[in-house]
Amino acid sequence: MDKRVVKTRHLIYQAFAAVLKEKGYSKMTVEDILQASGVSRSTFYTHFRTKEDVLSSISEGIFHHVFSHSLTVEETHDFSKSSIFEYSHLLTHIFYHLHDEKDLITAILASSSKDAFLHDMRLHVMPIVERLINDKLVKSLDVPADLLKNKVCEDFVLSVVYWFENGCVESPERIKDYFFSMNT
Amino acid sequence: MDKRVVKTRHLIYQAFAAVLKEKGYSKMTVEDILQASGVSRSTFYTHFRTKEDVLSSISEGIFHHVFSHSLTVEETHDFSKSSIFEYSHLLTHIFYHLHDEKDLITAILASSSKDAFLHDMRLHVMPIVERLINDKLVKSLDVPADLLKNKVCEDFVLSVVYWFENGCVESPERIKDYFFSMNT
DNA sequence: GATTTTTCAAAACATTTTGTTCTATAATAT
DNA sequence: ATATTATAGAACAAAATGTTTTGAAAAATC
Repeated sequence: MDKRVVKTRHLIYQAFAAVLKEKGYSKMTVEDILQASGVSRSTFYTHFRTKEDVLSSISEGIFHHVFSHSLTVEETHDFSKSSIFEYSHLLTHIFYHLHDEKDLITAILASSSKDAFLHDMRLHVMPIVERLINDKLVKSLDVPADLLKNKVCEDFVLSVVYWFENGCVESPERIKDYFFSMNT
Repeated sequence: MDKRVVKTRHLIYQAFAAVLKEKGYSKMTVEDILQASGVSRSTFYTHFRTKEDVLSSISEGIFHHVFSHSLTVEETHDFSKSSIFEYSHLLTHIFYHLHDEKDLITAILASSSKDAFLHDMRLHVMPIVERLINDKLVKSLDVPADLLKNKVCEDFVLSVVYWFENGCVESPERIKDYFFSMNT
């Protein structure tokens, strides 16, 4: 990709994060992002349609980073060997990666962009949840399959939100244990 | 309260619901609500500051109706007699009341106002969740108390969302069973 | 390293949306 | 009956969004 494009988008991401911390998400305007980034109005609109679009792009960047390794696991996934230990390791890994983005994620979760961010998180976690259920590594319940999937997914999200909203004081391994406590 | 105030607010609520179904929440403007309600601009702003304010007011109305009975139960709550049967009845009752607002809630859950609505729902469910936990009527887990509360609360929300997003085909009793399945 | 293409800034501008203020009128409460 | 309050309507200010054009600079390509 063109170096200028990379630079511009990065400037906008940085500005988004700065404005987010300064005045929150709901009060943030495109104008604020322009001021903070130094990017011109016309340029902004060639890259993004709205601030929601910027958030979505940032979320995608975070989750691509966080969940990219789970794809590798998926490719080499040996169903005859699937175990709680394997998934335990994968989830711990994911929590470590989330922690890499501690400042940004903390700011997002404290803002009104929280819900959109968590929506994207669910989309990325869902494939892993489906594998956990298929491999019977979470307790099956007497509820519809869709509801079970959403519940396990939400337990992951709740664990992450709890973790970040309490300053990430606990270890990734501990958060992984919380998740499994809710599902075994 | 002045009859005119009641009438105006009702017109705005009706218009909100109509516009919600027609063009969704995120694209809805105050102007749309004015058109659909016939209420004048100046009058709207004497009652509400934003469309979010309207939604919040509508949510409050729904939840006040739905959860009003739980207050009665709370007042007469005899801790020596608290039982799973008592709460089972209370929750079933709540699900019945939610079903009374089927059309409106279905429209809200299908829109981008979903998250704000569910946020309000959690606030109203939380007191009941806290009583369930205090009375040891949900399975205790090896996780922090705050996380457990949020998990039980979210199981309630997930049950409701599942119910409505599948057309409310199941009975309130069945949804109550799903909730307890996730917590016993 | 020359040329071709793409991106960017800047400014101007149209449009939309928001939010306020005023006055006359009508409905309501007392 | 009278005083109070809510509303409509219009006019308006301000803020925010979104588009278009032009020339210069940067990057990609050959």
